[in-house]
Amino acid sequence: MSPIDALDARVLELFAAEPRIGVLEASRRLGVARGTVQARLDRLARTGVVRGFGPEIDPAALGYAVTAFVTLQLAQGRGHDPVAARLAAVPEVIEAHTITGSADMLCRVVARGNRDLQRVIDMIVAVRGVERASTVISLADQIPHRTLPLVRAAAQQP
Amino acid sequence: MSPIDALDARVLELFAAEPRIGVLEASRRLGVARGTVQARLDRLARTGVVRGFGPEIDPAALGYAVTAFVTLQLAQGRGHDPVAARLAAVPEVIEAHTITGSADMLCRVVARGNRDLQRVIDMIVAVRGVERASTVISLADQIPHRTLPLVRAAAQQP
DNA sequence: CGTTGGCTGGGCAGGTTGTCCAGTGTTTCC
DNA sequence: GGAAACACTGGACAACCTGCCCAGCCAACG
Repeated sequence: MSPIDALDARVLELFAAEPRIGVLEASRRLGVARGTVQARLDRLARTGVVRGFGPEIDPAALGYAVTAFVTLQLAQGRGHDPVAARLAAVPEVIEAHTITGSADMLCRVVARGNRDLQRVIDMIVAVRGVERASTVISLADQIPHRTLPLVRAAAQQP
Repeated sequence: MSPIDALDARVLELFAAEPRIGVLEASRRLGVARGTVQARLDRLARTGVVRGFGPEIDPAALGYAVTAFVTLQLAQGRGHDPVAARLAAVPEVIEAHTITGSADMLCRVVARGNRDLQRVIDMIVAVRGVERASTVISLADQIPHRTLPLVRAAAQQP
């Protein structure tokens, strides 16, 4: 069976839409007892489905208008972790994965503009263990990061 | 000057670390008046720096253990938006960008496993306007999505 | 058939929120 | 130089919510 049910999905949906409402108001809107909402939230947090309720920050609003994806080829035989650790020192590197395929890592980076992006890329290629970098710029965020459809899908699983 | 200052950064950092503390406790920890924290949060929300406080959902905990990046080549002359709209109908497509370079779009997708990933990719290539898809799988999330370093950097700007 | 687990509806004390206010220091602009 | 605008402080208030507890009920499970 799925790790969540329909009520979990409704709870998550509601809190995604209006995070500030609080448990009591949520229970009213969902037509269940307050304790139930509280119990569901506790469980969702305990099982790791919801990682937290931290503020979602928009890099663009901070002045980082450009998003780019950088694929890296690394020097062989030295492992990925040390490179990742050094990449983590660059604030503009917002995310990094090791990947399959001909490249070794995929990073998401932001910059204040295209000129600034050059600076960020220079910092990345200067990292020891990085052999080459190939960059594509995001022109439009056609589907902004979302997880609600997943929640709905998971809730309908047997 | 930067859109945020050092106090904004401290507020964001605190709420990122402990989202449940509330305005009053935050003001105590930061050593400022409650109204100040409230005003800062209001402004950060108004200017779009903080998009919201929604629950952060972990697809892995929902059973979607595999993350992959799919680059798409689209049929020419029909635009990106209709394709994006149809991709949005696939719950497993968590994010999509139009990009520079030889491909046209980059999608982040999740799946329950490698076999399930095949199903998701089939759904994507079945989308009208998608000519080819090339997939790389994320082996490890070396740097999980983060924005705090950016906040700190932005706060130090003149 | 008894047990377990989840939901309901309720009650309680304590803390927090939203919203005022006056006072003060700083910056900006005539 | 002075006035206005702005942000922060410290304090107050009522209303509300949270965390926590409880008893009772129901369904599923062994």
